[in-house]
Amino acid sequence: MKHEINISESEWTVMEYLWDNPLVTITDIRKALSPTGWSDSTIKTLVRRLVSKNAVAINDEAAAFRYYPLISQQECRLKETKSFLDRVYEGSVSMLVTNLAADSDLTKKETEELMALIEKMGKG
Amino acid sequence: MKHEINISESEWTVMEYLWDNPLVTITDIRKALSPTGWSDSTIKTLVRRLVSKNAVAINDEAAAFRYYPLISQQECRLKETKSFLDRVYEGSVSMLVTNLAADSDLTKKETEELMALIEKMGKG
DNA sequence: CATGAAAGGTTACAGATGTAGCCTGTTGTA
DNA sequence: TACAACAGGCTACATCTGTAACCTTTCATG
Repeated sequence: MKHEINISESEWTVMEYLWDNPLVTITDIRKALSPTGWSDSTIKTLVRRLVSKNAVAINDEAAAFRYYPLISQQECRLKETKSFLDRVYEGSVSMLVTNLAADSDLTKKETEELMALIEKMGKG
Repeated sequence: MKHEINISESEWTVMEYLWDNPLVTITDIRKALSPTGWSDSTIKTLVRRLVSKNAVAINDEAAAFRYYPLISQQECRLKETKSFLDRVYEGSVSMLVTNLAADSDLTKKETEELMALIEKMGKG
């Protein structure tokens, strides 16, 4: 029954915060996102849009409204990953991984992480 | 000196074709994209926008204009991959790979491809 | 040669997105 | 108690995106 939920880039920033901190007030969100430089209004608009997309809900039992995510980060990540894979790599995971490994822009740390992960998986 | 080039999803479809077939005419593009069901106008609009974004150029030495990509697929893929990683996985490759491996929606074929690749890389 | 099919150019229009202001009511604090 | 600060609600507006129509010119073919 749930339609497609598309979360834009800016909205994603809000979601990240809500996933880590469910049930926060607008003030909390504003404070957390202050590094973005977005105005108060902008943040309120983003939250409002997320609510209207059913990605976020409001709990108004307390004095101040509290916002919390309706969809999980895992769910969103998988959805985004799928659409990204289809769009950019014709759905091919191996092409993506090959590209990731070949990308010289990866930091040493990232490369190490990847190799460690791969090794662990190879043994599993 | 080149600014950000952002290629939308529909535009990406056109680019895919141009990467595989540089220097084609509009007619070629129209025919190749006919499975999309897009109208003639829509395809022309997409190509025009890509030209104005400097993602595609026109070669008018021949009788009919011929279009060809100005940016490589590799370049675009890396750019998209980076922004995707940053946006969805906080830039962490290992998190992405973990997620890919854990995603039960992957087809058996994809999983096999991934494992084969990982194995090969592990040995390298 | 006339005519139809496309090319190339221009315009349109709704929805999504980034970004933000205004207004009104509430509340903590001087 | 009066006022600043912020919540919530509404409006705005430019850009991007998806999708397409219309017009004029050109070219191939009957």
